[in-house]
Amino acid sequence: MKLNYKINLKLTQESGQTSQAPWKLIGDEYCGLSLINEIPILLKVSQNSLDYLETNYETVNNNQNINEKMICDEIAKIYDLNFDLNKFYKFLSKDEKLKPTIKFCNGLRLFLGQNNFESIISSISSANNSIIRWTKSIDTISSKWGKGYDFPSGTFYTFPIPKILSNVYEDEIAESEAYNKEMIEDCINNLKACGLGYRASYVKKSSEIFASKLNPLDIKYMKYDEAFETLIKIPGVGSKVADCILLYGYGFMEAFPSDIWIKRIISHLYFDGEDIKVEKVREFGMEKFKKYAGYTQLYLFHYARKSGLMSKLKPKNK
DNA sequence: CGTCAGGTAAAAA
DNA sequence: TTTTTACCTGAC
Repeated sequence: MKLNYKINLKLTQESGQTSQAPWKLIGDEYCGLSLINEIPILLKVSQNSLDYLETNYETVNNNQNINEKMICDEIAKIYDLNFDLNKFYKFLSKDEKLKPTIKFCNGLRLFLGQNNFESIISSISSANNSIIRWTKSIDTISSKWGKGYDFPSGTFYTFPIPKILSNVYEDEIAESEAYNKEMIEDCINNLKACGLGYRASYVKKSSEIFASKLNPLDIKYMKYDEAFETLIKIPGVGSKVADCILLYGYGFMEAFPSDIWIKRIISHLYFDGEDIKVEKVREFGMEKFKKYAGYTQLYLFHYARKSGLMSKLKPKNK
């Protein structure tokens, strides 16, 4: 099937958005598991031209209760295909500081998480961490405690639901005590063994909250402010992680995730290099870019990476 | 071997 | 209230 939308798939996949790990690349197709009406589907996407996507899919045991429209709708949702890029580029063009981002990020779109709980845990895991490490942790969690489905292209796993994850031991000590194991090295069925480091306790505690008193779906129906205030009460979630969850996990376009890099970029572009607080950067971005705040953050970050601005702004030998 | 990675929470000022 | 500091871990 062909989807006629402007997008750069590779750029979008590899842009390191924190709501989910990039899909598995098999040949020239990015493959990701999705549940459509509870039916497990392996979505396969590739592209030869920036003007359209080529999509295909696989089912378990040749399930027939799925049609092409459902697949296209799902792909459109995940890659935010109905967002009007040309209109956004007009917006960027009006600001001389933002204009250069277009040619570096042409076709870059949001890669929206399909599973809210996964987006939350992914973003928590990404804090003060490298992309390669948090994505590996998330993949490990899925393969250990998620549900596996066998497709012709291989086995893919869902991300475990809060109740399951909340019952996983935090580290090898908790696990060894529970099972009275002699060899502590044998304890690999715990969160810390997934390479989460000190974030393991955040994942454990937040899973317990989402397993008991807060449904991840509730966040979706809140206004931005309420959703933000709710999220920052979760262990391991500060303002940056909360905004990543809201933007990349739920599609709150007005969020402006502000981290050290966005701070450096905004400071360089709009405040003459002055050392401004991250909180102020966040307010500035939301106020100035409004409904385009999220996309602008995404574009600024990639522009900085690709244009060499990032290495220029990086403080040397401290 | 130190340093660093798209921060957060807890301690200290 | 605002500013430091410790923190898992594996790649470089």
